[in-house]
Amino acid sequence: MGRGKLQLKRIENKNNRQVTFSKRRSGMMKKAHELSILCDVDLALIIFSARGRLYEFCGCNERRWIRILNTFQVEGPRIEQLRLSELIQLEQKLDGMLRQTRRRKTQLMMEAIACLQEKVKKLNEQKQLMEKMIAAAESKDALQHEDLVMEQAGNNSKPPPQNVVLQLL
Amino acid sequence: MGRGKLQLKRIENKNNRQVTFSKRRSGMMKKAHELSILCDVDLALIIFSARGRLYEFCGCNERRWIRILNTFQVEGPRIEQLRLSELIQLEQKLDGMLRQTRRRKTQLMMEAIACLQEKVKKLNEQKQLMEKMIAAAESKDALQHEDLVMEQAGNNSKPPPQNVVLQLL
DNA sequence: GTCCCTATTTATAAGGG
DNA sequence: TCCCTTATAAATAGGGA
Repeated sequence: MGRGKLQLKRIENKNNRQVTFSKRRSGMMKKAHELSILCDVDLALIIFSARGRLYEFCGCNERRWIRILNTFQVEGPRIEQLRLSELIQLEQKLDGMLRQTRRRKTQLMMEAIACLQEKVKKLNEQKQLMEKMIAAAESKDALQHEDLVMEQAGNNSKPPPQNVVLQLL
Repeated sequence: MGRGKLQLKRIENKNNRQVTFSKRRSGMMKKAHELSILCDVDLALIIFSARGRLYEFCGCNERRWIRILNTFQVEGPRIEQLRLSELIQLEQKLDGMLRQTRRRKTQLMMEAIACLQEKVKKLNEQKQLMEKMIAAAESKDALQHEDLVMEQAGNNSKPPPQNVVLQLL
């Protein structure tokens, strides 16, 4: 595109290269954004500028990063190809992420456990309370309608009290 | 581009959406490739198709993946935002990668150590050999040029034999 | 899905400030 | 470096097979 036709090879003029980088980078970012909206897909575009260690980034949330991580073993770095210094760097990175992940996981699980314990406790209290109520109601029925109690015994007395309580909640 | 002007919103017609996805995806891949060549930069373009778990990928080698990993803490998933099931998945992924990395690191280090030990052994052998040669040469000099030996004593005798040997190799 | 075609819209190379 | 302009090269929507 543009005034001249483009050869697919490294642009040697430093200034032109920088200008082209800037233009095409923003062009790609725009297209990436359009694609994600138009077609409703997840995508990531990551560009490292040649000098410096700046990078660009587009359209990724937490979930997408996980998916990107999942591409690692398929298309990602073949560990065998890395040098020792790179392995050490990678190890530190992974170790840090893993620690962070485990800390958060532990935290969530502890919260979930505490929450469930609380629920169990409350339910047990309610259960005991209702068992008493049922027992009271039955003894009352026994006094006022002895005949009915005899008829419905198969329905009301068979299921253990817990079930009655649970169904009520 | 094309016959009609495009609205930046999800394409509702499923067929059109799929066609557009396919066209634009290949267009972006091409542009990504061009950018990496023309401007000599590292970049990654990762696209997840809406259905299925297919992904596309472009222009990343081992080194680039490491750089991508490095963007994690800056722009990557905020661990705090993930759900328990995602954390577990992430943990397994990281754990596997970390094991693999450490295994390879250990392997490389062991190789390096063995290699260096070998070198040290050889050097020590050479050192001992040359110490003997030097000792022999000195005693020979002492017999033939007692005066010269006396003059050069400050230069030749001061440095310990090891240094002499190391400089020779 | 894919490939081809063509009218149009976009992207962008080159150049100047 | 960024912004503007303009001529041109590319990308692509819509449609057909």
